[in-house]
Amino acid sequence: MTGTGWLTDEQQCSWRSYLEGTARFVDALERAHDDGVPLSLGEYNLMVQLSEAPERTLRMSELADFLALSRSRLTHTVDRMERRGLVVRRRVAGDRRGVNCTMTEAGWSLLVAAAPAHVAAVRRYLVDVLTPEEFATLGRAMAKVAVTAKASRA
Amino acid sequence: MTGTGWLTDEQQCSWRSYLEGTARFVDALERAHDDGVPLSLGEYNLMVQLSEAPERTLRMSELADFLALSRSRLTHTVDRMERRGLVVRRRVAGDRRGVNCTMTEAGWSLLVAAAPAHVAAVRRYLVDVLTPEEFATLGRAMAKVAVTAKASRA
DNA sequence: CGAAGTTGGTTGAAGTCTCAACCGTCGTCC
DNA sequence: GGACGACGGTTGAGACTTCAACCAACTTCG
Repeated sequence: MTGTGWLTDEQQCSWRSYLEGTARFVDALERAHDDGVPLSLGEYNLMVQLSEAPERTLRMSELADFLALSRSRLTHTVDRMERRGLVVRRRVAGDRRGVNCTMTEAGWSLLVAAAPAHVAAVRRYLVDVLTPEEFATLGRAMAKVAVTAKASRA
Repeated sequence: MTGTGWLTDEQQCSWRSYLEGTARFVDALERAHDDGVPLSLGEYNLMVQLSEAPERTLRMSELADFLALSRSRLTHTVDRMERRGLVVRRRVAGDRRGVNCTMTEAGWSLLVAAAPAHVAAVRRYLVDVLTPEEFATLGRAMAKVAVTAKASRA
């Protein structure tokens, strides 16, 4: 009921739980990555997007949009990953401003190597902790949040 | 049902929504802070913890634990906030290793100034987007996640 | 055509975070 | 009492992010 002012005690409590839960969850996930393959959580997510795109290729701007990253942050991140041989950049045909980012074979191998530990961590810290209904509700809820937040982007 | 291997399509979908939702949500929240008072989201949360503690004072280690921050990150953050006059550090009586962090009057004023926009953003991008049941479930779910992730801390 | 505005992406400096090493206390156990 | 290990916190260098300025290529429109 889109009230104003502060939150009720119950809302307050849910909100705090959300804050703490997400903080500790990403923390746990990041630790899981450090303990394994050399691919940070952010890099992993980037690779996943690429892996699902045709030709394992995406324009920088699309990548930035999908991952909700600033263009500049993406530029720097891809710089580092390119130096490590995980991706390559190529000019886009037809629009000389555009740049495509393509996953290399080495990148693919690393992604494959990193996946099991990643999935295991997601299960362990999120999926398996919740009932199927809770997890489904969580997904639906955050999907709505995503739409709203994205729409409000200046 | 603590399965192994990859996620089902439905789980996969929930997971992606969660990822995108949280990313865009914190992004929106941070933008809301930038557009207002000079207090980042992280600093705001730190101030909230202090504001609720007796004497508006907490030990560095407690603060770090509550906020799920590394000790070193907290040290740096408090350094900067102390320079701005928002908090002060004082030795703790009885344990010469300990350091207390106390919110100053100026810090309190800034927190009060920042609160309305913060709450409004939380409402706008999270609370009001969900049904009360969804929000409650979200809270319960993330509370469980928080407990699990915290427990797994090496 | 060509000026003005928009889009796609990069740059570099300043700000923030991480990681490992470190210092001074505290607690324990002999 | 005095090792020895754990605890609480800081340090500094390197890695990562942000922010604003920038460039080049498109687009729109007179």
